[in-house]
Amino acid sequence: MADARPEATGRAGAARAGRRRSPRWEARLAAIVDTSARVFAERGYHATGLNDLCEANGLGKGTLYHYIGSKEALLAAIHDRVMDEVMAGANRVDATGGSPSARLAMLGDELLDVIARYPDHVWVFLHEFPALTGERAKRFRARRREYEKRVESVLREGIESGEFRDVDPRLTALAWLGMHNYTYLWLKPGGRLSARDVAKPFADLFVRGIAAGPVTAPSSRRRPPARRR
Amino acid sequence: MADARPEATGRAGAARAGRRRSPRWEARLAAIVDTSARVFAERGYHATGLNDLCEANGLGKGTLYHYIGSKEALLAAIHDRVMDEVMAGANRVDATGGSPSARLAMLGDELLDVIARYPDHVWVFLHEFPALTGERAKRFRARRREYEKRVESVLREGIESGEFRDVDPRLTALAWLGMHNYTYLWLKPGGRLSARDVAKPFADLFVRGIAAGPVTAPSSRRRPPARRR
Amino acid sequence: MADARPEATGRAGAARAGRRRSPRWEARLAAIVDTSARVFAERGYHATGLNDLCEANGLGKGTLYHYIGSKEALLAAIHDRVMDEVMAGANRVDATGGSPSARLAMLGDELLDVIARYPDHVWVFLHEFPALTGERAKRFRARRREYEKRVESVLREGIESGEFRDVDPRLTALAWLGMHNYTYLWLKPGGRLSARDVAKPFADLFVRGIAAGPVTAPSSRRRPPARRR
Amino acid sequence: MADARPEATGRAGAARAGRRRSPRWEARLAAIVDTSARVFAERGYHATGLNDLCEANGLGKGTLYHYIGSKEALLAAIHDRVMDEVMAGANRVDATGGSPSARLAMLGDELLDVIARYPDHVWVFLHEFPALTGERAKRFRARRREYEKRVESVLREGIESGEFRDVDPRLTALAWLGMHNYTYLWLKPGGRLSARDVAKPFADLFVRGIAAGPVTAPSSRRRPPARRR
DNA sequence: AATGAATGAGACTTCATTCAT
DNA sequence: CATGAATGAAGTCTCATTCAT
Repeated sequence: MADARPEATGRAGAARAGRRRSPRWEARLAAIVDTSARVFAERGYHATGLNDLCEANGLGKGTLYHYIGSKEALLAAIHDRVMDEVMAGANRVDATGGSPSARLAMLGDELLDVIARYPDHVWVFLHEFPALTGERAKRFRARRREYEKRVESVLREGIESGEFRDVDPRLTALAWLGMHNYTYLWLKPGGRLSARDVAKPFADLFVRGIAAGPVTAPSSRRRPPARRR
Repeated sequence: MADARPEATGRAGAARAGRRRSPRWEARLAAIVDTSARVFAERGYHATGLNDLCEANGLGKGTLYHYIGSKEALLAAIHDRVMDEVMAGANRVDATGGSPSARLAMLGDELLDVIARYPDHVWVFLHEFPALTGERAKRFRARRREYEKRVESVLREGIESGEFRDVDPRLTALAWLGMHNYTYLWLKPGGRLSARDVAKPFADLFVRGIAAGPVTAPSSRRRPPARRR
Repeated sequence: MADARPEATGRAGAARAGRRRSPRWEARLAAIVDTSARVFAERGYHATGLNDLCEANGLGKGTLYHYIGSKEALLAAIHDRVMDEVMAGANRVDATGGSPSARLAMLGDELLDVIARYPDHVWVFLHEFPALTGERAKRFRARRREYEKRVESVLREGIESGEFRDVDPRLTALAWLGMHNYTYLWLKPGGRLSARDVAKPFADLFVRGIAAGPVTAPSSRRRPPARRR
Repeated sequence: MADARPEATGRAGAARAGRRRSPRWEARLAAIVDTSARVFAERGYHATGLNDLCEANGLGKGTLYHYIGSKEALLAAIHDRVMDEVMAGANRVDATGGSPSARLAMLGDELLDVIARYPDHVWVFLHEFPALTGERAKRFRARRREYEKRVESVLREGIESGEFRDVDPRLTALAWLGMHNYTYLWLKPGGRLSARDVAKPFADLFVRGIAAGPVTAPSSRRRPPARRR
């Protein structure tokens, strides 16, 4: 799972401003971020002490701080890890193109994929974001908002093209986000359902829900239900 | 305050042990719970100290403890406040009856109403539940699960009656919950949209999404799907 | 020594803004301040840890903080202790009146008395004031400056009355302050010299040094022009 | 760098052990000492971390340690820098000769010159000497005492020669030192007053203050010394 | 000559809770 | 009913120094 991560993405990480670090250093930090995400997800950010993190990472306090800078910077690094992946997914969707409903479905697919692959990071992301303060909070909100706008855009296009009903794009985007994001509470790797198992019915439901006309959900390409007279 | 209140079941506060308290005492506790919910929502449960709570409530530490028993008991009381209201809403839906889609719509209406009326409590409820431990955590999970089951039931009925497609009831219930619960992040009293403004389009979207047949959104019309000639 | 201290003086102390405390509490704080002054004087402010303070005061960390608020607030309390005494001395001088030279002598007497009675506090005061920050630093500088102005005033009066030569009042005040303050390094209670033993010759030296009168500055002319005939 | 420099005696830095270093090395160390003195003066010795020093000097930790040996050794080097200069001044005074009052004036001139030329070093010297420990503290106290003795000597000579009154030489030396040393708090290069501007009036004041002769000391009301004709 | 990763002890401070008054 | 003094464990973070590279 971890192999494929594009480490080089402009990830902020815990490092102080832009300073370049050795690959070995970056790899160590990445490992710390991942391990810490698990601990935060299990115990909660505030309930997790530095001692817990040190123990989980097998590091002394000094060494840990050498990498993370601060506990909050570590939290921010986890957030960035998630946002990087989510944004990468959105970029793939844009690169692929397709009808609004197809793109919406793909967007869900990508999002749930991230949630399933990084259950701990995402839990932390969706649960502990209020712990971010100052500049970090601002940055986080901006990136989050940016993603929401992308969902909204797809909806707007569908409405303009007549593929979707005339729904409130912002409200509908929030509905879509809630439906998908909320899966972090129960969607686990190795669970009964895979990300794909969930993404498909979610896309069906959602696209049908906003489809224009007396219509059969196009996204799933499911055979039109006969229209028997 | 009447005996019959369903809320009375999960009476809040330090006195889980059936000990009866004077109405004055209960009122004071309720005020403390409400005020504390606000502070928890603003600063987070762990980040809020007993000193903060004392200040916000205008009480000394001893007095506060006299009422709340412990910080976690206070948190549990907030959870119960929310669950009591949510369950009361579900009970009203059952008492009202109607078609599955009508009941699903009404369920959403009631849920969003709670979220809009108790934004602080709900925020705490959805963010800080992992801070509950032991018996309190178990009890919380049970009540939460109970509510989920009621949503699931409505879906099952709709599927059995043919009003809904043959969706996975559990998965669909989770989608519904996510869509509605997630509104706690942006649905605020006095905001652009009221609870009702949101509940209606959400119900439209969702019922269309799971409606059986070549269907025109029946949800809002509530008109019997039938029209079989 | 400690008995005579006018506890009630508008001393800032470590307490949060103006809150009234019980006499027992105030007495305990005063004891902590005095004990801590000794430790700071011995080891230096920064080199003294909270553990050292706890041990010296026979208190746990929590209890210590209950009284002091913060390490820097404790430092400020020590400063205020000194400034209160010094200002009280200056007030007594003003109340007593007399010729500028008499008042200057009395001012030195009072100042050295404080230095001798509170050697630890004064050491801390003169050595660790740069550790004060923000509002506390500002307040400290203001009070210090105020005292300097009072010395300067006496000098100005003496110059105007013709009792003193036409010296630079500010520069001369600084000379006076240096001469007196610097005694904190070696003037100890129980030492060879008492405060009075030092104050008298200092006053002699200084007043002669700035006295007007039929005197030729021997220093610059080098060798009194004798004028013997 | 000539061999004869008196400063070379107390050569600074990590190499107390007579190990000779290359001139380039020595120059680098001197630069580090000067830069660090500034940082210590600004932030305080204890409040300044090795990281601060590294940043200020543009060096890595390892490199810095290569030169300084330890933080305390660096502090000692700053002390030595000051003492070297002060002693050199005292030596020049002795080499010049002259009457006791002339020599006292010149001593003040030299001392204030050092204070004005090395404001940072002197600040550190007068504020942080308690941070020196063990052998270094002993050495520092010895040198300091040695300087005091030289001031005392001049006073004794003046008393013996009848040029000065019969003052307590030790006490008067301490007064002189206090008056001059204390200028480190406000005498800055580029300020209103130069070292010379201060030295002159200080010498006037002090020499008048201890001058023997037919002086009316108004302050003490001491009976005019005979004025025998 | 120079680097910065690594370290554990200890820095200051806040915590939830108890209990004598 | 109500208070706030008392507590020690635990909180987050920085420290001066070493050493392999």
